[in-house]
Amino acid sequence: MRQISHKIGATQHLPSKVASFITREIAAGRYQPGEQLPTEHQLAETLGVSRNVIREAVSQLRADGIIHARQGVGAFVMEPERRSAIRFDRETLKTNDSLKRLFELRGILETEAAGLAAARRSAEDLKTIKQALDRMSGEERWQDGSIEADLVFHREIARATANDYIYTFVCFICEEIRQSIQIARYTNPLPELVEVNVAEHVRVYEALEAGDVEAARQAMRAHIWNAGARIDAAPGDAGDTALTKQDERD
Amino acid sequence: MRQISHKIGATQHLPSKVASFITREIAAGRYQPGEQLPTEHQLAETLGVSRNVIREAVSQLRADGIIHARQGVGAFVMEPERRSAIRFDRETLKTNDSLKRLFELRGILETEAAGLAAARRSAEDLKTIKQALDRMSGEERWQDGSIEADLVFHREIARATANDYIYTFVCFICEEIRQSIQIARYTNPLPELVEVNVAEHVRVYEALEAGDVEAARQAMRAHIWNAGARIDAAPGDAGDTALTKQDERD
DNA sequence: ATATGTTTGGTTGTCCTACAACTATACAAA
DNA sequence: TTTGTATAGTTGTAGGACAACCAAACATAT
Repeated sequence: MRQISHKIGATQHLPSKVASFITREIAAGRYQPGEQLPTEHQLAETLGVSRNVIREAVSQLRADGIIHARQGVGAFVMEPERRSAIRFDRETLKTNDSLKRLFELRGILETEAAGLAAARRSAEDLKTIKQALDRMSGEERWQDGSIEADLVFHREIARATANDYIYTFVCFICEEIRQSIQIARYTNPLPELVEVNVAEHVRVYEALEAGDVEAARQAMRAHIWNAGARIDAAPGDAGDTALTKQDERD
Repeated sequence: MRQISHKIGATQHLPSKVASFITREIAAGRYQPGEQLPTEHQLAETLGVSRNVIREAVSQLRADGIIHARQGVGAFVMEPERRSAIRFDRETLKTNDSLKRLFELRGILETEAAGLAAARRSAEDLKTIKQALDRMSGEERWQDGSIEADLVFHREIARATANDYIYTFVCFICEEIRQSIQIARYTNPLPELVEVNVAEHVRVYEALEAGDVEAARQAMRAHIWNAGARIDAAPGDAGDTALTKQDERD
């Protein structure tokens, strides 16, 4: 066994728990933008941890642009629009509704990424993508290896755009997808939910191989749209199916 | 005066400098994925800071998914594809070439965001966007208020998509743009480089008002493409004009 | 010989105290 | 009114101490 599969709700690392707590307090409006946070001593006493733990948490919040600490004065909440990092709260944002919005973003990004990749992909890019495709078809469709190959497939297409920003964003979204898959398998081990559709991937690959920009875009859009549509089948925690009416022209 | 304009190259906060240092060491391949970092004691001694500083830095790197610390064992470098946060190194990634790639991503995202916004925008959304537009036209075109209104305009369109993920991503990119504008004005105070084109914004707004999805997409794409094209006029630091040949069909 | 329990050294996690650097405010003096 | 100064409070950094934990070597029993 390569890995011990870190327990899903591990109870460790105080600083990250504190950081998550303060972040949620801010998100809930408990502290408004511009407002001053309690001092580190007060936070330490209130939460029953040492000041070191508070400092590690505060350090992270500052790095993310969530708060702004001024020596000799205090720490202040920043406007949420001015964050300098993107990070999603894993345990909070994994309802079905939220996942569908994530897939909408994913569709936008990867559709255009596929188009760019069709125009710019090198021979090596194509080979790497093909390898991932082969690994996907080789294994059982809901096996770990197949899911991993699926993610590699999407990432390598993003890499073929020769745009590191696009690659970074797609990698990040893939990582979120991986997390939500892990949660989905944990709560509901039905394999259909994470089944990999090989045929759709083949269609994307053939378009990339042919250098057909428009075909690559359409194949990728259809693929991600289908994957997103399957989310409804899964029993998420929130029952808010309201208003997910999309407009799918183009 | 509302703000003291934080000095651009401030020499403060050791933990963030340490975090940036280690991040760059990893990015440079000095430490490979899976490899173990030096112990916190060694890092503290090597860099000449206390272990507390190291711990704050390590805490941030772990939160970003750059390293993975195991109690009793050590800290290990993770694969760059598995990062759990997006953060760009401000001082490293601000060449003209890099900015053009950022604008390519921005164009993809905001083009589709404008399309979604045209279909979904509420009356209030439209009003907020119009306010930003008015502030833009009211002031001098390279004034601070005009630039700020420009960013608000783009952010509010993203908000009108009713997709918080899209909104978060667009906010993040806007923040990067703001930083690069600040740098650009610092090194080269020519106002033309950050000039705001009101006419293009008006065209986007009118499409949103009319609910014309296709017109909104085209107007936004043209706008961002023009803004990106202006980057070449600015004297970036790196002289790598090599190979910026993009394929701009559509 | 294999399996199991134990020791040992090393690493991260947390706590504590102390002091330096810095700031806003109040107060005193010109 | 302005300017300088003292003061209390806050964040930044340092260093030591111990707890929690782990891997590997070692010892013991079956």
